[in-house]
Amino acid sequence: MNRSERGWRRPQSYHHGNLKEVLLEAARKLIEQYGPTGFSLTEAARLAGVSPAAPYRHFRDREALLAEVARAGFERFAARLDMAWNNGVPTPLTAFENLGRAYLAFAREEPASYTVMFETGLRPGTEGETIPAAERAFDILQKAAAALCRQLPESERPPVKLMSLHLWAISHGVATLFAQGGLAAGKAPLKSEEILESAVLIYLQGLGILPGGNETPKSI
Amino acid sequence: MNRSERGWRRPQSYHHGNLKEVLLEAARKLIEQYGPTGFSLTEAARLAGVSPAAPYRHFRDREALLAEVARAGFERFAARLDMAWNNGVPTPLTAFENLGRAYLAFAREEPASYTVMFETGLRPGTEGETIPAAERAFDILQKAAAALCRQLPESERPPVKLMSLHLWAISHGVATLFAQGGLAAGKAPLKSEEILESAVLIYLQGLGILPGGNETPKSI
DNA sequence: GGCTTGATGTAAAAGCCCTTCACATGAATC
DNA sequence: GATTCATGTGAAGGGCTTTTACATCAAGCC
Repeated sequence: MNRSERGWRRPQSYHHGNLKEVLLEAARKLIEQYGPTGFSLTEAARLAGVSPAAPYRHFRDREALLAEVARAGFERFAARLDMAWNNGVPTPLTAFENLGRAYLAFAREEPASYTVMFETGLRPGTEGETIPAAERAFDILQKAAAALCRQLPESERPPVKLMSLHLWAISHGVATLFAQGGLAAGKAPLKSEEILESAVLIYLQGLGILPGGNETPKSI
Repeated sequence: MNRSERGWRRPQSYHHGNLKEVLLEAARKLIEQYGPTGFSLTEAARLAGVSPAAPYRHFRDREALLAEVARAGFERFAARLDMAWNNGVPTPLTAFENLGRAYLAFAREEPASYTVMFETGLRPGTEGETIPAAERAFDILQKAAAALCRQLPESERPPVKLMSLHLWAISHGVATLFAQGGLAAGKAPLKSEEILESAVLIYLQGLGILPGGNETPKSI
């Protein structure tokens, strides 16, 4: 039974007790507000109420903290995609739509995480690293693509891996350009969800997974 | 007739004469090497052989220099896309393929420019600004989309604007994920050009602009 | 030519940030 | 109760950004 489990407020304790998590949260908040360039270790420490040197007990340097923001972000990202996909229930197609919406929702609700996760320029020298949660996230996409493919006769199925890359690229493109405060966020006449959904619709028609490959979709 | 027009090497002149351009070039080089975060005004000045204060005669601050890198980048980007599209000659389809390749080529050859142009987090507070060259670049895409649409009977044509957004998102997604040193640059089994081309192929089949909407493309 | 003027570069300094090092604190263990 | 180890502090070095007063030079004007 530790102290915070009852209402007991620790008065100015020397040791913070939860600094690592608090720093990560502060980092996300600061990045969201000032951009990844504006984020400063010192200010994160200030928000957490500790000295500028304290973060170095938990992260090798500023970049390591950013990398951890990315890693934790991928963790939540994968969990969220998994939840949305829900093993293809009730149908692969509706589950897949949920997946797309979950992707955009994450990018919009955690712009700081998404930015640090995918903007390569921010964490140079991270090229070789492989983040397990990121692999898991992609695997979910791949499982979804495979499930959709199974609706086609075996001879007509596209390579699942390539199909996943396509869908990932579309989702990522829409997320960065239209869902976050991107270049064209205001310029587009539609919500990013509608853009993604219509693009995927057309793409799946092109594969023959959805009917109507030769007509304009009426609903756009 | 100024001095540099003959082979005359200005020895240690007090005034640089071409500082603005040299600083922009240095910035691109540094960003390419160390990422946008690693770029420092002071070091760009060092590369140009001037004092750390000199850049402030040409740019309001560090961010303004980055904004100019982006603006000039869009300028070259638009020029390059325009050249590749070549007014739809010889055929809209082949011209469109050239357009896609030009898009990826730019992202790969000028990664620093592309990053600063599209990574929103790097220049916060730039949301409202409208960059003419960026509009021109998008217009080219839109013209290309319109030309492709014209191959369809009028009643089956999709909304051109939406179609352009789709194509932009796909291109941008592929460029950032697979063409630059992105997350999955090594993971993908194919070159980014092949990924983009196959995705667009399927997408156009979905619209009925290309035949084969209900079969697996054999060539992938 | 000599003077003025404006553009462009310098030097110095203030302020912030990152990072390290020696030291302080306190919770847990023996 | 003493020790130990993780965690936080304070101070300091070095780099970056930005400002300010001053230096240099090209161009125009008499």
